[in-house]
Amino acid sequence: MDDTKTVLETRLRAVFDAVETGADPVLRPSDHADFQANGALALAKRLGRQPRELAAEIAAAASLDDLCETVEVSGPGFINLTLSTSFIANQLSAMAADDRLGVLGSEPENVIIDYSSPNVAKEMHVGHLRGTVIGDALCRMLTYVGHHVRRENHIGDWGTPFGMLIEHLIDVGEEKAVLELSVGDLDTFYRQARASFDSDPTFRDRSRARVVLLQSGDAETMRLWQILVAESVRYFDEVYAKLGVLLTDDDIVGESAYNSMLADVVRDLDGLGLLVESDGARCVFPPGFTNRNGDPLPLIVRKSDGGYGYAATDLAAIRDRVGRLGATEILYVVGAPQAQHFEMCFAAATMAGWLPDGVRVAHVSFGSVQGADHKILKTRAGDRIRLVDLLDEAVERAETAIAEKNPDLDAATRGSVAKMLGVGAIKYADLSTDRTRDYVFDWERMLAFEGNTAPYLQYAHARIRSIFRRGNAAVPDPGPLPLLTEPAERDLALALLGFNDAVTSTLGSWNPSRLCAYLFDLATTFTGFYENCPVLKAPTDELRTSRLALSDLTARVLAQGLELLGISAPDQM
RNA sequence: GCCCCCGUAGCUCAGCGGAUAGAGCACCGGCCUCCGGAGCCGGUGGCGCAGGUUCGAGUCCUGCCGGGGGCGCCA
Repeated sequence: MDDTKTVLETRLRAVFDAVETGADPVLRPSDHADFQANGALALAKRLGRQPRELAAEIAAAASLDDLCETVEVSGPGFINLTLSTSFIANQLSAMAADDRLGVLGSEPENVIIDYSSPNVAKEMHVGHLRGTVIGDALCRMLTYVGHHVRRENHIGDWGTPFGMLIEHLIDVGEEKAVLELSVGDLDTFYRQARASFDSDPTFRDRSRARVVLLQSGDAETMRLWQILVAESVRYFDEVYAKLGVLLTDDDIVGESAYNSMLADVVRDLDGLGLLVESDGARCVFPPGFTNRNGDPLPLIVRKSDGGYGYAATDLAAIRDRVGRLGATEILYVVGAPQAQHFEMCFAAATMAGWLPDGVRVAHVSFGSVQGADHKILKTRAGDRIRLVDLLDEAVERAETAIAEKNPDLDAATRGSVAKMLGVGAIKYADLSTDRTRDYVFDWERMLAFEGNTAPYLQYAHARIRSIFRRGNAAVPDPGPLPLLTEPAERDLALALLGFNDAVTSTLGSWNPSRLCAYLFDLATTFTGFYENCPVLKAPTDELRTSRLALSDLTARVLAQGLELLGISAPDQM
């Protein structure tokens, strides 16, 4: 089907283009009509014409009679467009018949999306939560519009801490260590290793020697390292399953995966004359970056001790993803503090020719999760909160709330619904705030059944499904055009037709909060419809069918929208 | 000290250079012969400060104030 807003925009663009090549109609949703085109104002200014006069000319030339009921020039030169009911009804009917609910496909890109990235032998905490949830939602949407999406979980499975972790593994004993790691007590394991490293000089020496063995590929050391990795990955899988994200073992491409390419990266950079030796380290100095003294800031590729820095790994990844995997777009869903690092990496990779024209790379950064005190979320004891504990508590709280609000629900259903609500609430809280901002974590708010929350949207969906259950009504065929006589019916219809725009604009900014805002608006608009337009008790059969169709389409959009966010929508709750 | 991000209602957040800046929570006042009241209607209340660009600025630019983060061998 053709998208409603796109149809209007295309039609207007042709007329604007005839006046001045490339002129933008600036079509926006409007408070004064269904849409408004603001482009005549700027265009009139450039041409030295009267804005209202030009707007009237454009409105007439566009001949929108088949789409619009009224086209009016208003204010200083806005073109207000009110769609005709028959056009809306036709669009809605096409949307209902469309498996993709009117969401347009995109020219397929080969997208690699790098997200989650926990560290081996370290607990997953709330800091990993946001990136995992946002990255996952973007994967779902990118796939939905037709891109080839490759997920990569760039886990921290290499580097100097592994000397200490392996030595600790030896001290604890393999069996006991595996047991400790398998129950998910990664923090204790890591802390004990750290404590030994800090307090015991002998252990410290052993750790350093072990790092050398690891880097040289010593077989026994590799075997021990592999135990740490395998046990951690098993644990990550549990967390991902609980969280309900797409990531699996197949998506793991840890830092160690690039070890064999690091020497080539250095060789290539050197060959291009981009490497400069500075204090014993080999660095790229991308222009425009300075340190606190105003001196050029280095991207350290090879450390003075001969080891590779993480910049080397990130550069190797870019080179490999573009060169071998044919990525046309690479997204890094990583926290905001690493912004400068990525800017420098992208600059260096561009200098090296590893990011040719036509390949887009972006740091999709996000803000931190804060406690009520506006500091990084911690437990009362001052520890980082484990992600699993957070999820368990959310499900517990959701179950309590459901038991209170719907005591008739059987225990099994209540349990499964509690998981959908609890996990959904946490994910939605992460997704519904502009991703670049820090956000304040608040149990009460995210689990509330009012306001812009997952439970509210899930409830709106369940309530619609219950209409069909209570009324013993079948979902109507998409054939007949809906009747849109009441204002509330028309409002709902227009809201439904905005789904494509919501998904498109979310992907344009990689900001899932756009889709969240849309779904919340749709749900509240439906409530208005539901208050004003009896569905099962509609005055005529024809109207009943029409309203059932509107209700069903709303439920489908809500469920699909939540699905794109990685959130489940139960039929009852 | 330099660089980046952020300052919108009491709180948490939307606002794509366009018309009278919107929600939710909280607070106040209404609504029930209601298909799920987990509701609906109304009210109180706001763009950190000062300049500038523009026909038009919460949005763009400059400075200041406030908060967070980064700034050479951790990732």
